Amino acid sequence: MPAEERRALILKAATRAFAAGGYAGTSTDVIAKEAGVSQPYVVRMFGTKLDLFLEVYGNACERIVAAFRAVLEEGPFDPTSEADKDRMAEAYTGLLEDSDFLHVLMHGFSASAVPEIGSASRDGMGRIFATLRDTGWSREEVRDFIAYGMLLNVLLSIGAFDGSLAGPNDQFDRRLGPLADLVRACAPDLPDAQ
Amino acid sequence: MPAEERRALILKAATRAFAAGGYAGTSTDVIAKEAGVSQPYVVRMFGTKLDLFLEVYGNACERIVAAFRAVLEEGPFDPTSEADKDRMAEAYTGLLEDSDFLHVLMHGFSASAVPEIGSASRDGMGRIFATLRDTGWSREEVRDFIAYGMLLNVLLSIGAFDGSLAGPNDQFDRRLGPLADLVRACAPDLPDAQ
DNA sequence: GTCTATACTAGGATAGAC
DNA sequence: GTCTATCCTAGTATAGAC
Repeated sequence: MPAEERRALILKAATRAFAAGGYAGTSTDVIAKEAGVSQPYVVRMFGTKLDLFLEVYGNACERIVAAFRAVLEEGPFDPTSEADKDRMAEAYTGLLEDSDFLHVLMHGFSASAVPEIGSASRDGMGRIFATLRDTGWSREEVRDFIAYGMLLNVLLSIGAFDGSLAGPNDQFDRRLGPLADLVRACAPDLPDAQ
Repeated sequence: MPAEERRALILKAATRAFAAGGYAGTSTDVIAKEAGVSQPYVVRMFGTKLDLFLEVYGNACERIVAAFRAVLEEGPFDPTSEADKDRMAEAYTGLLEDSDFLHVLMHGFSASAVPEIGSASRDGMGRIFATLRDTGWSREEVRDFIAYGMLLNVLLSIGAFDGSLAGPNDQFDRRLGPLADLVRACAPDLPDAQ
């Protein structure tokens, strides 16, 4: 297999693995197993685990920014329009479908004590903010949009959506307790528990 | 030293250490060094690293919930009053001063792939939500309050406030780039950069 | 109640074969 | 381009002394 293709394969595996376990909690070995290659090969190809994480993290930020930018580029965007705001919100909701990137984003945030990851986190968050500013929204509007996004990210991280967005689930309230109410406030379309 | 006092000492050290490094990223050894005891003693006293983390995490949630509850208990709370909302917001801002608990909260969220930590996270978030519901706010109002809190937590995690809330800093914009604008949107009292 | 010594495993990284 | 073998460090946990 050509190196470039293999590289993409490993990056995808690493994204999945880091999304689940975070930076410190994921070994290069599970990444290798996920990709179906040997552990030394992963290290060989990316230098160090940190280098690999930074690349995965950069991709995740890029992907998130791209989702927002796509909305801006698909036509005129009116900052005072509720419909356009909904379009932007849907771009975000779309990311929840393939949620590895959002998980990685959150893991980057919490691994910010590692200096290189901290820099990348601040840079990534700054780029997301700057991109949303291009909507024409005030910085307070952007702040509120991001705030709501961060709540969704956190709920995603703790598994509050697991199995609950897929369809009706009569265990929903029992399983999540008081959290079920918060999840419903965030996802009004959620079918009611039995 | 009596065991109970020593226990509290180690818990405090563990809180500081986990706040910085997270669950997977913090060794029982650095906790021991922080507390000034031997590593085996830490393990001996708490069973496993996971047990210790869960105790630290439980305390953090407890502390956060207590801060909100204190506002409710210090007098009548009017859910329609902006002043009372500010009091609740200030309870949160107070937590930012001694931010270890919030850091630990975030680390618990992102370590939720560990089943016991996931359960504790959902439980903690549920309790925070339930406590804020006791204000009389609608679940949407509570959701928005929490959303804004989560944004602040994330900014705290990535170090966006480091050195910037302490006073004027002419490096502020250069250091944080586009993020500086987001931080200002969140902390309007922040002195302007030179 | 607290330590030292230590067992044991996991994990990142390197060397070198094919 | 990819593997096996291996080194070395770090880290959790246990045993047992004081």
